[in-house]
Amino acid sequence: MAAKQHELATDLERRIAAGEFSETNKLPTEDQLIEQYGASRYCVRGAIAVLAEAGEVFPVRGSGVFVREDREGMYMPISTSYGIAADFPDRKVVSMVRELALTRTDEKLAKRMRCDVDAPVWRVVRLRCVDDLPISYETAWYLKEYVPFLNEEIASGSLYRYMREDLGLRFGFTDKVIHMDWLGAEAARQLGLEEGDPAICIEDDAFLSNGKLFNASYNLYHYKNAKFYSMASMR
Amino acid sequence: MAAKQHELATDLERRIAAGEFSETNKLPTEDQLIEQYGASRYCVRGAIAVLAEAGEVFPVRGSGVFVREDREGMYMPISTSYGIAADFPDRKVVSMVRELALTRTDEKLAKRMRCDVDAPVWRVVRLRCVDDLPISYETAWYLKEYVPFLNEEIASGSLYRYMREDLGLRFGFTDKVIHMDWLGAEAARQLGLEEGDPAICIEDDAFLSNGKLFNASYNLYHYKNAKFYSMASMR
DNA sequence: TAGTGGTCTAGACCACAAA
DNA sequence: TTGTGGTCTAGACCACTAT
Repeated sequence: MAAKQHELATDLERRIAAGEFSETNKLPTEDQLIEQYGASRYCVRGAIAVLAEAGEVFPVRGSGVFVREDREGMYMPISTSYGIAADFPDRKVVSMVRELALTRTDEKLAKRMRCDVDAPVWRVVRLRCVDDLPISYETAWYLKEYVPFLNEEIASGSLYRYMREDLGLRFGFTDKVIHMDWLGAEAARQLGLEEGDPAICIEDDAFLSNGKLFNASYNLYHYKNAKFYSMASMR
Repeated sequence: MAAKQHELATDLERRIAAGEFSETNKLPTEDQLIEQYGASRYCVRGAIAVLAEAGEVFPVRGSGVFVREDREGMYMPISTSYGIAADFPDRKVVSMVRELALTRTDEKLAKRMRCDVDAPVWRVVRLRCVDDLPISYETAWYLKEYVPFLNEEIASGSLYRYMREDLGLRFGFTDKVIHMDWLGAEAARQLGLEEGDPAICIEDDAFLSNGKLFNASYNLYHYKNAKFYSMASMR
């Protein structure tokens, strides 16, 4: 059972997508939404905050809550993401598993993953494509403590959906570090590029809602096919 | 006069930095903070939300609000930023103005900036350095409508501080698009790299709190010296 | 079971935009 | 001046953690 704010947010999203507010480009006022949904102002404002954080609307004090223009083109969100599959619900997302093994952490990985050396981890290497374009070559580790079982079929789909819906994991937050890197021979071959080509690299540490790290990954992005966006409030 | 939540957030930040909670790595409970600051729960939770968004703490239901480990090294926030100067308060940030001219928007720029063609804009090209390392080569446009005056002295410092404190502009949000690009001759020369070297490129559109775009920029980052981080909640 | 953060309500006043 | 979103208070109950 989702929280009421999120239900409102989802419904407002639907109404925006349906073009209900396209004439004025404005949402109903908070008081009207309170009326419409029989909810408190706290809930209504929570829902608006969700949409604002997603960059779909922006509230202007004294004036109203405005719907923002659509972003054209294929961009990946750099901040919150529930996996690439969720980012492109309308596109064909394919993950090709290149490696899947249950191994143990060496010293360096254990340090990064805040766990003991020799802790069991799944190592998953995947080539990820959207609409048949190679997007990223991803090397990820999942602590077996939190992900007891994994197979190629699951890894071919959305691992995040599996962890959330089937394993019942609750996600908390992620840390990302973004920098430039160069492709090795194997990554280049997989992405259809040349060894030594540049790539945007994102190192991602993902934590559960209890603050425990469960997943670390190293992602090399295709310099042509992958673009990112980030929206942020400046208050 | 800042909002009460932000005052609390600032004070909590100070206490965290002073190591007051380093033993348990936990903030006082919400009830204790209500007591300590004589504030309502709304304020206290608002302050915690500010710190959580900045990645400094993470709240765990039923358990407490935990202080997160420090990030080591020099990283730039990819999401919210009040300018590079604010990102590195303890470092020597220098902006070298390479161009500063009052010009007019051509068709393409006008479209990007959602303004009329031939609208007056300041064009500012700067090389930005942190601790004497070249970080980025930035081409930025500021609509004269919102920034009536600019000179080299101001552009050498923090333009954002100037706009906020001296011009009284209130910032709303930014859109960023991140992708790979290659350095032209001039950008390479300025950054001390070779023409054709790769660079992370961030195109940034900045809006006032009334939703009007006032600043667009095109930023090429030094592939060695610039690293970014992004922290995000996954709820 | 006790303690802690998450959600929700009801109501008040303030700051700002637009007429 | 009116209407809008922003901040704040007081109080209630729920969901989860830790013991």
